[in-house]
Amino acid sequence: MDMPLDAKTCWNCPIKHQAVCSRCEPDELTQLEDIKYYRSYEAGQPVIWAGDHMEFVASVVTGIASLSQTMEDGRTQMVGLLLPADFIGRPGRDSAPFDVVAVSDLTICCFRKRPFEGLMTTTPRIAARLLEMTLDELDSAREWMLVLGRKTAREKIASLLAIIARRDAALKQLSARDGMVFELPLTRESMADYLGLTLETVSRQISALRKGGIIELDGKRRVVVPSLDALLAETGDDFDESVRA
Amino acid sequence: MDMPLDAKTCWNCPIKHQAVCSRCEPDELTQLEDIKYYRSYEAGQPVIWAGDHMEFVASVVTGIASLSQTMEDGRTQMVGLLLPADFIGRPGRDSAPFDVVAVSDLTICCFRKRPFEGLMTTTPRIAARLLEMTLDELDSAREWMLVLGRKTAREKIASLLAIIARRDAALKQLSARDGMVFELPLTRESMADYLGLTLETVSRQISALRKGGIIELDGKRRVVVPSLDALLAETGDDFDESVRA
DNA sequence: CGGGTCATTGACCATGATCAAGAGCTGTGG
DNA sequence: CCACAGCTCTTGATCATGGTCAATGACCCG
Repeated sequence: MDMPLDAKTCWNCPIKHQAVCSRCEPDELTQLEDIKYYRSYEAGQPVIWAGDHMEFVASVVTGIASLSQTMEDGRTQMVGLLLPADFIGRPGRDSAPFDVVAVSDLTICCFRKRPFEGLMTTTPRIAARLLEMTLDELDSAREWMLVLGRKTAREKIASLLAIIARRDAALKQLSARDGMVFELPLTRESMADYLGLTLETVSRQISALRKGGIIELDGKRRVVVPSLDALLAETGDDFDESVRA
Repeated sequence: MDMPLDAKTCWNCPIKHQAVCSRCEPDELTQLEDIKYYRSYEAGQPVIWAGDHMEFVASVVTGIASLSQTMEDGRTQMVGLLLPADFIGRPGRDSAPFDVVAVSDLTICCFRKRPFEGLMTTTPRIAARLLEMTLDELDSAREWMLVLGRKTAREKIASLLAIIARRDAALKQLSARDGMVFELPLTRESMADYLGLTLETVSRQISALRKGGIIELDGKRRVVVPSLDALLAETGDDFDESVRA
């Protein structure tokens, strides 16, 4: 759960090239060092409940968290997956709009909110990077709305697999390719919550893709993609668009 | 289609208190005046196609536009409704990610992209306001994901009506209340595209709400809400949450 | 009056939800 | 070392919600 000591400085931070602080000059990083602290969570633990008062904003350093909403009767919808470098919280707002839950073991780098808001006004690099990240998030959220509103169960599963495959390839500094293997970071239930399906439908559609030769399974979580084109064809997306993304 | 002449200055602009320029000082507005121009569109006309090169960013001044995505086979999903003061385009990106279409007659205030990007770096007020607006948009998009992923057709319709009712009340500087009347700015088909339904289902559910006494219809587009609580109860949302929003 | 657009309604069907049983895996304790 | 509890996941049977196809209605404007 603890990171090695040398990872606890901005200098050695694994997300220093992508996070909200990635544009900072050394002296700005020093200022950030003064107001930051790390927190770790085990898989399944809540990080924030919707409505909670937030005394910090944070970056995901390692692990995955989910952003989700739950209705009174228990229906829940995941509205975002937070991966390393993603930002949690928002300057200028006091309470959290959504639940944040650690999906895997998770470490986040927290900045005390008031001082961070101060830095935002004095350090345009931070504000500019946050704007850029927020605009990207907004585009992703809108792309996901097409998945939720218009795709079939099979297309939804294929879309999720394609996204995880691409992200995983990027993380390993490789390009996604035929024969690639990756691990599903989510349970069937989390996938269902992300896709607006039930866990039974998720299970059935994964079996269907396996029977159709689109994917192979090694255990419940390890996925092999014999043909990336075949998988992308199942997403329902325009082919050019998928490759471009 | 043309605005009265006196509306074409920032000083008399109807959205000067909400738009991306709302925090600007007079001299900053003068700089914006130099790089801005208006465009008008009739209901139904396209403003931008996904993939188009964008030489401007813009604010909606009057009217409504939709932001949407279409799949090869014609399925389309609206991913946002752009109301007066909402921002179109993004600094730092060249091509449009989604289609923008005028839903009603529409006037937008365009800023040439390059000079606007320059102003963003020299005028922190603009960048700060854009960040705030973008964070709000992101929250709304995520709230809508719950509607798309988890609500029933009836709840979706009730949610849309509740949103339009609230927005309409806000526009008229009133609070939403029992007996209120408003106009639907969307066709049944646009509502379907927004809600991830077919137009037949939209029509049926509106009829069902009418038969259930939740709403009354005056023609196809004018809606009366006898009891706001009754409407909110149909959205499936937590009551407190709905009132708070 | 006729043509066009937008909306409503009906009949039928398919997709995915629900309910239920059981398989596979892991960790714990006798 | 095995038995069992507690998971997650799979699969089957049935049902309901919303989609599809089709006909008709309401309204507007030439």
